[in-house]
Amino acid sequence: MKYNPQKLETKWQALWEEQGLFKVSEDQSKDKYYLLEMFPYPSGRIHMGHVRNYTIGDVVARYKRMCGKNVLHPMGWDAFGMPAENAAIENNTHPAQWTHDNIQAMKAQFKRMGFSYDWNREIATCDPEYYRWEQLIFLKMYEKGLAYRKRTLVNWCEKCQSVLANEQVENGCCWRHTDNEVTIKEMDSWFLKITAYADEILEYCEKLPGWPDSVLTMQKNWIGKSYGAIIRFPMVDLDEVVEVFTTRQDTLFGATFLCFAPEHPMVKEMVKGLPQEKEVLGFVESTLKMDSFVRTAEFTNKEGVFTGRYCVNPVTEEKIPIYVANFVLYDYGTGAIMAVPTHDQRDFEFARKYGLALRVVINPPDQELDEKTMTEAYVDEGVLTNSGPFNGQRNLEALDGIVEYLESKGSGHKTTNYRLRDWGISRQRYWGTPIPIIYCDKCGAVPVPEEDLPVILPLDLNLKPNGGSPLPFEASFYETTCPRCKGSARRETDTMDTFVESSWYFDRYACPDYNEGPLDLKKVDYWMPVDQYIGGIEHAILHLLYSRFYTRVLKDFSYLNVKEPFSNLLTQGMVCKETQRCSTHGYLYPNEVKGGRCVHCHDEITTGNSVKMSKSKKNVVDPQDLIDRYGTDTVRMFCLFASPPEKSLEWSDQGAEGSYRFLNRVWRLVVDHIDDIKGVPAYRGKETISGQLKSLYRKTHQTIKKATDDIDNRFRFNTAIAAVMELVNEINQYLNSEEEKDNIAWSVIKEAIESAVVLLSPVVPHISDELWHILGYDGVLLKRPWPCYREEALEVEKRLVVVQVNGKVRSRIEVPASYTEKEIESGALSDERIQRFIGGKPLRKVIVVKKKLVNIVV
RNA sequence: GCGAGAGUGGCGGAACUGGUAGACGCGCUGGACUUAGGAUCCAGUGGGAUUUCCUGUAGGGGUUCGACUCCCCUCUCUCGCACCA
Repeated sequence: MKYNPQKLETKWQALWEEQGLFKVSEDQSKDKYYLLEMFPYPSGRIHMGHVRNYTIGDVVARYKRMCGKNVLHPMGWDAFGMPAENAAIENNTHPAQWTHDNIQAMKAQFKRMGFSYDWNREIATCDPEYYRWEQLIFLKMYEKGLAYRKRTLVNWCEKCQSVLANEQVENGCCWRHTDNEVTIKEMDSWFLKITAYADEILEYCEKLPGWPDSVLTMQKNWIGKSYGAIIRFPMVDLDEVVEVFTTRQDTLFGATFLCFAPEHPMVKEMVKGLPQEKEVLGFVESTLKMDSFVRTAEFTNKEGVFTGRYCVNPVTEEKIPIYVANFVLYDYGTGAIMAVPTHDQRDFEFARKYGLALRVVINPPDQELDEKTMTEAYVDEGVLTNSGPFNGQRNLEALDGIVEYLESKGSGHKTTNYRLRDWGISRQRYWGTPIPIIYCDKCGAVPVPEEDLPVILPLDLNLKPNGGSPLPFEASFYETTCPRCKGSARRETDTMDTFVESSWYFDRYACPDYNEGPLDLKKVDYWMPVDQYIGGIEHAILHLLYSRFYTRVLKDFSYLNVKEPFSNLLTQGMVCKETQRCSTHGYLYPNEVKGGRCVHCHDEITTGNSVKMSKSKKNVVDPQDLIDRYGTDTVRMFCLFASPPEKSLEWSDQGAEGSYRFLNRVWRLVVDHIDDIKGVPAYRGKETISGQLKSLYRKTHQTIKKATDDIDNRFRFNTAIAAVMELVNEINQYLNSEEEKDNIAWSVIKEAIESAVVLLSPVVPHISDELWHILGYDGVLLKRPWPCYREEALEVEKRLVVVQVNGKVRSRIEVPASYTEKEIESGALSDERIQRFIGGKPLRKVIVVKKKLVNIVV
């Protein structure tokens, strides 16, 4: 009987489906184990990057089920953003049809991979029912002031008809259209007030022991809480007050000018009609074209321009000039800073460049600074000087006193500031939940009444060739009447960021058919929080932070009873591959490249760095080729064996052959010896055994112990698989040995083989179930309990102890396991080789490590 | 630039709290079987000397009886940086 993966995989997939194996069980007598995996991409192309991610989730789900946990293992849906629209345009199919087809294709592919996905619980985020509840939640947030509308400035590419993130702007141009200059556009956008929850989210970072520290650190830094003060600087000749945020109010007496961010709306107002107006506006325009992180980088020249206006330092009552500067960020603090050139390096460079005043207000403990001769800012601690009533105090101790002084004068107050900004959710895309707001000339922004929800996307419409949203051009969609005054009105044509949808899909999975509200509290209470969440490390900040925020909002609305969505988090590393690019056709799929040339135009391609596999960069590998060649079990096993999950992996299919060979070896192990092992019971530790047979018995139980530990505690599938490989090697070695095999021997072999099959079953479910069947058992392994090791099987009689002299390994001695440290020490000292290395020199120290190692220092 | 990770043979990786560096697999070399190819099996495989010695975990320094592991500096790569999702 030969191993025929394709045939047996088809057979078992059908059997599993027939038995309803992956239907969610809500038998509450079992421990729950709610497992999710992030974001399958229904873009018609599942690549190796995804396969690895889903396989990790699937193996954990199968393992937990065998351990008696109640598993819910659905998968989220990625958004149907630009790629969906582009593909719809390319294929000339309607997005809805296209999405439907791709979901079907993806399901088929998941089934082929043997994933225990719960098919009854699919939720596509384009589902009108999902829209209904998401819109309801949005309106509730609007009512409570957690959703609001604000005018913002954004990078806009005419050719894409869309907004660009800072990193998508290269040299002032769009990354897709490198010839197209990005323009700055004013836009009304909707925001969710994540900052209202910043403190809670930050505080709970300490209460998530099941999360990786790296992710929590990134989130804490992202929130970036700092304490400081808002200080009010009245303007000269204008009835305005400039507010600045600072964490260094101790240096206020040295503030000799103010700087505004170029984006700041007050800039335009204050220069109106002044001789400086033209120069200032020109500077603002050219600065905004730069990337914000290039603009604010240390190596970038600090540049600015005088606005012609002055304001008053509230403590010194001096008139100080106002500048616009490139290094000031509009999004942080108030968008304007007070500049203290003597104690901030950026301000120092700026002041020297434009000949502005400096005043030392902090002296180091042992010297007095002179602003005329300083060559750099003094940024360390010291004693205040030139600071009126605060002279002589240590600067850090004066922080609170200065704020109180400002408060008493009405010139400022204490505050905390966050780096975190509110979450802008408006998108000018077709595919996303419509924002349920109607604009009326008389009544303003009016929420869509609850009974009119959901607002759904029109299906019959003309797509835009450039990929922009068609909604603003579809009168049938935007023309409506005002719910209040019944006059004619216009619907919001922006849709929500698809991160909104992915912020609560895991809750909805617990009750996908519930139609009396967003969530069925009873069911959600049972399943939430998610015990084990698995997703790529790229989501460490945005998705995982948004989900935590949304969970808190839902709890405050009493849709939920948990504060945190995910108890345990595994962030797996990216699967990377080099990119290939042609100057005319952009990024290319691997099959669009032949012999280093583009198949469309035969131009030479350029090869980029190895980066994460993604649709947009086209550096993807189709798993189907490997599946056709070796079967899915081999593919599953190979991508788990290649590296530990949290590490990123440079993709290469060299070595897939090895996994296939191993599965063949296991297959032959069972099939070739089935007659001998079928007649005997598996060994249970009763009969006395010795020698090689005993060590095989020990190896079996060591393997169970190691594989269980690797999967359960560490998700180390690669070492778990390696352990089973070692066991298989030892079984084969024993079978090839001269030793005579009686019934007891065969029963020990049987136990070893059966253990290997069961331990492998989460990783390679098809072949394992088939072998289990050949071994004479009915049913599937998923319904059997995970094996336990027997403690007494692990006992050893002899131990190998390493002997070092001065930290270098010089000998190995075998000692009885019962030896004490003293006995091991004298054993080591009497070893012939060790005597030679000691060479009669006096012993300085002897270190004995419990049953493992002796280090002799001479 | 900022934040978070990572760097170990020809390759993927192992070494769990400091204690035999290179488990397991790929590749390679030699052998067995075979008309031949494939498959399979056996042996070897960090580098250098060539007899049990020296050297080696990105580079440099430190702590320690002992460092891939801890500390400091440098380099390289990956992820994220808020409208790709």
